[in-house]
Order: sequence, then C-alpha cells, then structure tokens
Amino acid sequence: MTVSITDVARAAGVSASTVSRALRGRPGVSDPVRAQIEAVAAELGYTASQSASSLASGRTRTIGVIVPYVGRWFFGTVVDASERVFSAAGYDVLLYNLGSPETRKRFFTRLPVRKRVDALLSLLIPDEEEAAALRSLDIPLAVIVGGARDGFSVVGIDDHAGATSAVRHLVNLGHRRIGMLSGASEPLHWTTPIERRQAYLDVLADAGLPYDPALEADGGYSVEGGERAMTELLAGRSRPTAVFAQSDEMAMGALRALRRHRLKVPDDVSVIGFDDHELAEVIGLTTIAQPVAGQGEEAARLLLRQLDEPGAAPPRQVQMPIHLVLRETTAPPDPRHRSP
Amino acid sequence: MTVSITDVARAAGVSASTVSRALRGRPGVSDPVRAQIEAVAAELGYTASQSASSLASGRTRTIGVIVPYVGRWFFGTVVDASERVFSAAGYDVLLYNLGSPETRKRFFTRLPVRKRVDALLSLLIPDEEEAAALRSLDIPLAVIVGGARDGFSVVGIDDHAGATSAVRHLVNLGHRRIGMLSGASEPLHWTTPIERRQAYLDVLADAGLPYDPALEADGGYSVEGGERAMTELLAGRSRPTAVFAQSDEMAMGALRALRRHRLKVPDDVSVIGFDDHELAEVIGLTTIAQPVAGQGEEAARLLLRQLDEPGAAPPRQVQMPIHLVLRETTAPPDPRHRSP
DNA sequence: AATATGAACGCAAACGCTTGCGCAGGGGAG
DNA sequence: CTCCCCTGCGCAAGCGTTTGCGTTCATATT
Repeated sequence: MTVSITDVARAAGVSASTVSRALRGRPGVSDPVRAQIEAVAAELGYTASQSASSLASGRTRTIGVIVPYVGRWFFGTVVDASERVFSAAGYDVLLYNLGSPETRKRFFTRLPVRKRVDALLSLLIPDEEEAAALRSLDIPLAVIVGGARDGFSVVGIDDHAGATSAVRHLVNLGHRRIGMLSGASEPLHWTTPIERRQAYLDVLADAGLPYDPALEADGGYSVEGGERAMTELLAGRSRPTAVFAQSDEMAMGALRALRRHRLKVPDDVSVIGFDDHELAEVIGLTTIAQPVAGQGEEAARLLLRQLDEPGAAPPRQVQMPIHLVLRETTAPPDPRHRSP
Repeated sequence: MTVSITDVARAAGVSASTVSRALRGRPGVSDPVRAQIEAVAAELGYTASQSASSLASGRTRTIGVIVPYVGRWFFGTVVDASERVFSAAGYDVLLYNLGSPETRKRFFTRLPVRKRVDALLSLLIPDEEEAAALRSLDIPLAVIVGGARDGFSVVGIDDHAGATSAVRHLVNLGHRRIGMLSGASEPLHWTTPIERRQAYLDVLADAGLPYDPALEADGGYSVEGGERAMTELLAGRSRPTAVFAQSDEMAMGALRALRRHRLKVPDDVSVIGFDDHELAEVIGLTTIAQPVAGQGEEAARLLLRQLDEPGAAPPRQVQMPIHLVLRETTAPPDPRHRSP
C-alpha cells in the first residue's frame, strides 16, 4: 500500500536503521550509501510516517499555535508570520482557534495537545489557570499579547508607552476634551486594555486635565463596537474634540459614526488609533504602529531556540519598538469649538 | 513520566484494550466498568497519544488546510470558520501557509502531509500538477477558491454572475466609460480573475459599449496594487467615470488614489468592489457580497461527510449565493463629465 | 439438565519508526 | 606485526495505541 522505511531499506540493500539515519542526516552512514538511499527514497516517493517517528522519538516536529480568532487582522498576521518561521525550520503548525470561553475551557482541561506538539505559541495571554495547564505540558511556551507569565517567553510592546505617545500627541495639538474608546480586559485576561487606559489617565493627569467618565466608552476592540462607543460619546453633553481609540478597528468604527453625524475629521473631531492596521494607511488614520508580523517571527524564533538548546535557553522577554504614525485624522482643535 | 494507557488500565484493574474501547465509546464494555475507567482516566489526567493512536489505527483525526496567506482577510476568515467546524467534530487542523511558488513547490513534491492528515482543504485551487500530487494521497479533498478539479469537492460562487451584476449596476447608472482593476491568474492558477474579467467584457458587449484596453489595469488583488492601477487609469487620455475593482482591497486602493487626485467619489468617479470585505461597510464601499465564512464552513462539512461515509459520499460541488450591496461609492455619472 | 448464545473482557500482534548497542573491518600508532 | 580505536552498519528492543480473536461466564433455549 503505502511505502514504508523497510521498503526503502530493501530496495537500497541496507537496513532500516541505516535508512533512518541517512534520511535524517545523522552520522554513521557513508556518503555513497547515503546518496543511494536518498535516490531510492525519492524514486519510491517515501515520506516517513510522522506518527511512527514521533512515537519512537518522542518529538513531533509540530508546534501548536493558540489564537482567539485567526480571522482578525492582527492575529492572522501574527499566525502568518510565525508559521513561515516554523515551517522554514521544518516544523508543522497545529492551529487552535480558541475564541469563546467554552472552547478555551474545553481545550485547557482536555489538553488535546499533550504529546502532540513540541512547543506552544499562545496569542493572547492565558489566564493563570490556563497557564498552569500549559506549564504541566513541560514544553517551551511563548505568549504574544497581554503581558508576562512565569515559564513563558513573551514578546510584546510597551502598551503604556504607546498609548502615552498617542494621547500626548492629542494634548500637544491643543485638545482638552479627549475621549477614549476602550475595551474590557475580561474574559480574556489580557493586560493591553488596562495599560492603554492607564496611560490615558496618566497623560491627562500630567497635563492637568480632568478625567471625565462620560468621555470614555467601551468599544470591545471591534469596528461595530467602536462605532457604538463613538456614538455614545457624541450623545453626551460635552462632546470630545479628540478621541483616542485603543485599536484601529475601533477608530474605524468611530470614523464611521462621525461621518454618520456629519462631523468632519479632523476638523471637528480628531481620531487616533493603535496598531497600524493594514488599512489604516488607506483610510489615512493617525495611529501608533507596532510590528505585528515582527512579533510573530520573533516569538517563533524564541521557541525554536529553546527547542534547539534544550534546558539551556530560558524563557526570554522581548519588547518590540513602536512609533507614532502621523496621517490625516488628527489636527489642532477647531478654534470655534474650543472651550474658553 | 507521562501517563499511558497501561497506567490507566492498571489503576482501573482492567486491560489496556478495555481502556481503549471504553474511552472511545466502543461497544464491548459494560456501563459500570466504562464509568470507572473514565473516572480513573480523568483523575490521572490521561490523554491518548495521538502518534500511537494514529500509528495503530491509520487515522490521524487531523485535517490539513492549505492557504496562500492566512494573514489576508478573505483567507483568514475562511480558515477561522472551517477550523471551528473541524474542531467541533473532534478534528485538529494543520495549517500550511503556502504563499510563494517555491514554498508550494517544496510542499507538493515532498508532501509532508502524507500519513499526517485524514483530509485536505485547499484555499485556492492547486494547479493540475499540484492537484495530482494531492490525489495521490487518496484522501478526501476540497477546494474553495478558483474552480473545479477532478477528485475535489468544491465550494465557491458564480464569479461570472457576480461580476456581471457589478458591471451591469454601473451600466444601469448610466456610465459608459467603465474601467476595471483586474488581477493575473498566474502564478496561482485560479479562475477568479478570468471569470470576473470575462463578465466585464460580456456586459460591455451586451450594452453596446466598446472595450478599451486603456481602461483596464492590473492591481494584483492588493490594496497597493489597486492604488497603482487606478493611478494608471487616471493618467490615461480618457478617464473612466466608473471603475469595477475585482476585489475590495483593490477598490480601497483605488479610493486612496482618487483621494490623492482630489477626485470625489462617487461624484467624479464611481467605484464598485467585490467580496464585501469586513471594512467595506466602514468605508461605504458598494460591492458584491459573498459568504466568506460560510464557504469555509460548507467546505469543512463536505469533508467531514466524506470522512464519515467512506467511499459512499462522492466529491460535491456547492455554489454559494452572492448579492449586490449598495453603499455610497456608486452613483450616476456627473452630467458635466458625460461625453456627448 | 445440557447445550447454544452472546456479552464482557484479555491476549498479543501489529503499526512504522528511532536508537543503544554490538560487531565487523580497516587504518594508524606503537 | 600487534593492538587499539574509529567508522559504518545491522540487530532488536522499544514507543503507546488499536483490533482481531479467543476465553470465560452468565443467561436463554430446548
């Protein structure tokens, strides 16, 4: 039926062990024999059975990637980038699309990845319970969004610094009523919304501006949520002259809401986002750029290093650079609107 | 070290075979024994080794998904949707991100999925050589974008019909100089750009409008490409009053180019896209909507059915509905621009 | 009461690979 | 010339499941 290692061995006139060593580049087989085995294997179209191989060796040459929604731009881009690094290193990628709390729960209690992957990359930090489950697997772990966890390599950005420069940009332009479209930390336990929000509060305090709860609304990090949240702010008694959206998606929703209200951007309201979404440039959105694909690649490299030097390489933390990208959605407040 | 089936067997006072049957719901084990085994297994935190299991059974409970770029909205959304269907059915998903021709070549000659997956879902049709390689795996196959192939289930849309209604919409509005942003079929061998282009030609002919090569430009289905292509059209001697972009991404690029040229949409130029990208609504783009997640789910279901009824269920073809979504980027041509 | 029947379970042989170990044989050092 | 070591290769024992078949025992059948 399907060609096995013994078929190759027989055809090449050697033992199965020699075929195994030859094909995997192990020492202990002479060059001519190796060449001949490779030729025979190619001719027969032989591919080692992954199951048998990993059963015998204990290694799976597979990496698990856990992500809440591959469909979302940020996560999709990260998965894309990390997959390329993994596959270039000869690893396959098992994708676990874990959005809802129920799916996550089931995954982390049953742990179907046990004995199935050599390492795990989690986009979005798992909560402490989930993290403990993963640690029990005793394999290299890395996390990309949402903060540090014991036993995990982590790559990310300085959310506080990013949000600080975003809000400060608005302050520097002269805005004094600055709104924020935020997101909840629950149920996914990430620190991003917390830190970005804290930065907003800190900058306001620094600038001597009062914090007005009516200027903050939850947009759930999505386009529709951003639109709803912006609409809320516009309905309030004291409209903001500028808005900091914690994500570009929310910023886009906000732009839509503003257009619906026939408000000009940036003349009537300035908008700044966060992430530098691939379409931010198309829309002309001012935002804080972070290397998205870069984080995926970096995390993948960290994991590969840990796999290469077992025990030796400890989990590491990497912080990627961010920067303000000025486009067309921010400007000084219109003097006509300015409060006295 | 790691708990195996014999550990469970010993702890439960039964044989390994009984444990195996009990945990997989096979007949031949009494209810009380089954319950006890389940309890012991849960307590010990036992998970069957996927490698051992598939080595012994020949089934991997894994499905391969081949995609050119998970990072792109369309593909990411499809992968997302199909993964949910697969994992709900107890299958894991191996992701192969095959963008460049070299990566594809390597993949299809070495076929690392051999003996590794029970079925394959390919986004973007493989060329005939690639298709032949996959057929040699002798497992259920499905393809989502780009046309039919022997031995594959295929789900898709009627590209010709969709493009027809798009272009006809422009014609009905009164446009007579209609441009097109297209894409090459190579090197990915998909039929989409061909059919959408043919529809454009057909509608023009139907409406008695001449085909002007200067009104067509290649945008490579990307935002930047669309911007370049639109810029080309604007540089031509006879500018179009409306443009059909074969994808929303290109349409977005076109919008950007038009804004750069200080042209109003839809007053000066109408733009219609194709796909109904998640941000099309934000931008107000008129477009042809197709069920993207729906196609992923449907293809997944087709594969699962083939897996459930081995031999019985033949590959099937499914065509998903499409419809014109009117938004704000199309309007009748400005009379001042109209040719006599 | 003897036999047939079937359910519940154990035995053991795969599944296809990896790897420690042993064994030749050849070449260099003494 | 002998001894030793090193290289190149084969042997065989796993790795942890699944599954066909055989055994046991209780129940139904005559």
